[in-house]
Amino acid sequence: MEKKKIRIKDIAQLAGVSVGTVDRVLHKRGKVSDEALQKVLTTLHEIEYKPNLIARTLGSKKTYHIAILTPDPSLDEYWHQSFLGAGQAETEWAQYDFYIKSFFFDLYDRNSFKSVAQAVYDDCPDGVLVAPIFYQEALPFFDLFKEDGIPYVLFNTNIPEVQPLSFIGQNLFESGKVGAELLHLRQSSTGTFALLHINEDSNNSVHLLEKERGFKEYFKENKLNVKIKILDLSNREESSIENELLGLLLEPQLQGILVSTSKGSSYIASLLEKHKKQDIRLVGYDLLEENIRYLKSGVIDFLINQNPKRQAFLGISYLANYLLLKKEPPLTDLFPLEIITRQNLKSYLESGIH
Amino acid sequence: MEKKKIRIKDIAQLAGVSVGTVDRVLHKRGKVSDEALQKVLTTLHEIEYKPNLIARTLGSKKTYHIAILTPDPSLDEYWHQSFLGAGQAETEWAQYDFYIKSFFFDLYDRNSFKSVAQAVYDDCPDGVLVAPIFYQEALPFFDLFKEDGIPYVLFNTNIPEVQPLSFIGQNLFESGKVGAELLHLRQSSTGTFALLHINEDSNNSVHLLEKERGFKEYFKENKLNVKIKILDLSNREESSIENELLGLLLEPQLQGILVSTSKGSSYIASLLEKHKKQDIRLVGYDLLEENIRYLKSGVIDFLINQNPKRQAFLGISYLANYLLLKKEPPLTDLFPLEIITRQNLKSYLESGIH
DNA sequence: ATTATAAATGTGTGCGCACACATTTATAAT
DNA sequence: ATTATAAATGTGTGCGCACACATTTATAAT
Repeated sequence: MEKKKIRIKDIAQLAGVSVGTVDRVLHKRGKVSDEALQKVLTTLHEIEYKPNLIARTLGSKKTYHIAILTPDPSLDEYWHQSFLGAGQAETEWAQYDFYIKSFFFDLYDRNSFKSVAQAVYDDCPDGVLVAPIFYQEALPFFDLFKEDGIPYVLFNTNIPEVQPLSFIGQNLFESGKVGAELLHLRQSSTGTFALLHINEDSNNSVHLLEKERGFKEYFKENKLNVKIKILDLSNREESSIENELLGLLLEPQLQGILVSTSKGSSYIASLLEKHKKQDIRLVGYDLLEENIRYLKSGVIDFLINQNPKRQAFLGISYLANYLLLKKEPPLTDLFPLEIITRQNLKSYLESGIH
Repeated sequence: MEKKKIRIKDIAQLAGVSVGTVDRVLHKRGKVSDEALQKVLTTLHEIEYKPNLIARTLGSKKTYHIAILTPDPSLDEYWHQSFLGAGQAETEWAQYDFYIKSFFFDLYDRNSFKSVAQAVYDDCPDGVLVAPIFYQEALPFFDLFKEDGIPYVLFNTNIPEVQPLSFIGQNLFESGKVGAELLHLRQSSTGTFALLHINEDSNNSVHLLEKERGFKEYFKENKLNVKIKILDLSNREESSIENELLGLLLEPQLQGILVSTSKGSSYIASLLEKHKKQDIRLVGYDLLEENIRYLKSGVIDFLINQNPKRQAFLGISYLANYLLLKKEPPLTDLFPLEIITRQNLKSYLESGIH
């Protein structure tokens, strides 16, 4: 049962070389003849060598610095949650000499992203976890990181073409479908179903379009002959939003509204409440304080949880595992689309990071 | 930022003794004079010594044996999933010299539990993860383990009075409430709502009663004047179940059915399909193959996921962390009550252990 | 053939601890 | 006072690796 441990020493013996040579091969430090390289690689493969992580970290006095680049958490609850996740990861990895340094940019200012990203680069971290909100501004930095061989993990927003070590997030298309499903829920095959984009920052429009695609797809796929209303209320005055909503309420048989941004749903909820339209189903995103309040009071019916906390937590873990153990994370880790209701809310709030 | 590391050697120097003495104090091996003991304890406290866990595990050549005691997974899909979780945990902890030995008992045979539990005890494991399905039979074994100082973690079924190191599972009362909520979903405040217990083994009736309590509580709490039907179809012939169900279908405005056991819902689904009653909402438990099939085809509307895989996985992790690092797990870890629908199913199936 | 130089290979030490074992000191028995 | 014995204290080694550094071997320049 107990498999014998194979040490570097054993590998060396099997391959007929010294431990120094094996070490050079393992760490790709070069200065190894082709012949020796082949021998070592072969036995390494044959024997399925797994380094002892414990010994490795003890033997190396190396410390790792991971930078995390996200919107400023002090101004945004969603990003505050991801900040908490990173903190949790830090306490877990501190024992292996990992240090996490946070860099925050202004969610609404592309230039701030540029300068802060530059600061990250100048800091020479061993790995980077970043939420690349600004596509254009982000691109050149990944070139820099790649050049220097610094691994980077993306979360929240994906940019596949920069080939990150891993992307952590959700499938937004399917997220839109789930949103539509929750509005529909088999109860009525007629009426109007609305999707509202309320976006303070213009930069994640790609996000919202994906959700929109999924939203439409749901009704199409299920051959539901309903009326679909898509309203983009980005960068509008509150009064203007209210007017639009009042217009929407005049729709024949308005069944429900999905709000695609986490911050938007509570405002819509307040309007529904104000106009005594609580029988319209409302679905939003994420466990923000206000959202939770409206979920509890029944104005919001469902929340879809994106779990920003766990996204950041896992991002750090993936980087740490990669740096320490050369363990490759999955190319993309798409989180389950968690459905939160009044009744299961508590079980989510009380359950740490799941 | 980077705090200086204090080694045993430093403690010894500060206290004016040898490292051997410090070691004896740290591990309470005795053979230390009162005077030396005090000196060491004082400096230990002053300096807030934290042992380097990496070095500790490397220095000790100890191997750990964890026993897992569950129903036989080859006969039951639910338990098979928890078995997979344990396996996953094993590969993760193998590098720290952990060995997991599985002991399976017959889910329907109390005596088999007794004899297998005895086998676990005789095996002298360093820690035990157990699903204590049989309350009466389980009690004496926990006395034994406690006597020997062997830590045990419970999952699936809790027995608080044996004071386990940790319990991992779900809040079944709230689970019942979620079930009721999903049947109801604000759509109708009249009609009949049914809860079906279809239990092949009589031993988890406590489970089912908890869910039943939650089920009733939901309607009471929300002051819904509906008719509630509770049917216990445990240990019945299939034809007898069918008859009962046909009777239920005659109820005025039957809105939906919650089946409290993971295996029961697919049978009810087949009956609803057979009798062309697919407009009745059906909610069940867990991502069993059959359940997934009926969820996809729309006969089952919601599944509540208990995540047996992750339960076992975490159970092992808690034990390993405790044994290796003396890290205390939470007393109870109640998983979120995950709601699975047709649309978010895929995101759950594809997302490893979350 | 001889030397300088680069390439390849091998050796030794320390990371912080656990634990076996050696050594010293106190205590009891004669 | 001397010895036996127990109690207390101290020392040395290894866990598996990383990494600096020493040594050997191949290659090029004269």
